[in-house]
Amino acid sequence: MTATVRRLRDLMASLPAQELPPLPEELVCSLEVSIAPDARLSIAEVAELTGVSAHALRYYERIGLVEVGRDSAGHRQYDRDALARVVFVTRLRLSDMPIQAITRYVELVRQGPATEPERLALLRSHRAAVLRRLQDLRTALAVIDYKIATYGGACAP
Amino acid sequence: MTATVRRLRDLMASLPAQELPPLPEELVCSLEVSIAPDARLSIAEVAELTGVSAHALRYYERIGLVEVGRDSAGHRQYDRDALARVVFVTRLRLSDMPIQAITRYVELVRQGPATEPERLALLRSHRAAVLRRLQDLRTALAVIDYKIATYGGACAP
DNA sequence: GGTTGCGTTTGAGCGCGCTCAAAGTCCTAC
DNA sequence: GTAGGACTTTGAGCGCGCTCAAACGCAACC
Repeated sequence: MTATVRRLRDLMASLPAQELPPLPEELVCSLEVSIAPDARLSIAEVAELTGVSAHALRYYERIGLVEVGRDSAGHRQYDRDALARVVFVTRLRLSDMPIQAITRYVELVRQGPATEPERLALLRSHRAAVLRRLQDLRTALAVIDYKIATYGGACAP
Repeated sequence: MTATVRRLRDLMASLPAQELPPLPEELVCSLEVSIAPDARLSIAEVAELTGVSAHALRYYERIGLVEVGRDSAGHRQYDRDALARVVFVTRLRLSDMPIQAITRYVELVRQGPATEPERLALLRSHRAAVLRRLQDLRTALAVIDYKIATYGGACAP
């Protein structure tokens, strides 16, 4: 494991530890900042760093989610931008945003600043979906808690 | 639409409107209570009532999630227990509990009260999974909110 | 007595998001 | 120079949770 990977992985590990109330604010960007602009990572390093399998990383590239350069041997070289993209994608995936929507978003980004309104709309609509999901989960949690609390009670199944 | 279906659907509709803090407590059981013990519903009625497609209802029966009787014509007749089971299953599904785990749970229920500890363990472990999912979603929401708030900022992609 | 409509069964198919297998390339170490 | 290992590509396969198609049954209505 390279020093870069070690450093970044520690950083990654610290990120999800966020407690609910505070917005991560600067931390959202911190990963991209912390890697040198000219650093190049192999697919294995990115996999280890992000927790995304090499298979999945190749898949992401295939479907156009991220563009990755090659070295002289034809091996993938993830630069800072590519890594940031992967991290961003995994974060959206974490919230169950469909790959298709992420692809659309990324496509809009490539088309330049003119598409910002549509990107914003996409994010907002996804945000609403996340809120619905949160609500569903909270309701389900209540049902489960009820079930646990009243175990052996009259309530079916 | 029968009167029973109308009444039950109104009841269903009122259930998910729960705000987060209060536990649904009695409401969890209310659906089962409100249908007459001798009522029998067709698959179409149950589908309309629960929002689960007839296709999915047949699938649930096939994989052993619910047992449903037949009338003289061989058509499914959902009784109170079967309906309660369907509702319970949809609630667990809503929290992304894998069908396999639900099947296991239902199997344990069929085996009698001796399996209550294992059932409880299953629920508790699923509860933990739901909590993790909630945390993930909240983190993702923060990222999305950040992205929306700082749109056009320096943060990639 | 034919048509309409809701139901039945079995088994295949699908969309998603990967995951893996096969066959090959390139670099390094012995 | 050859073995190993990490990588490459292409295309197929998989697990999940349904979803649908085909062929049929029954019952009611015109």
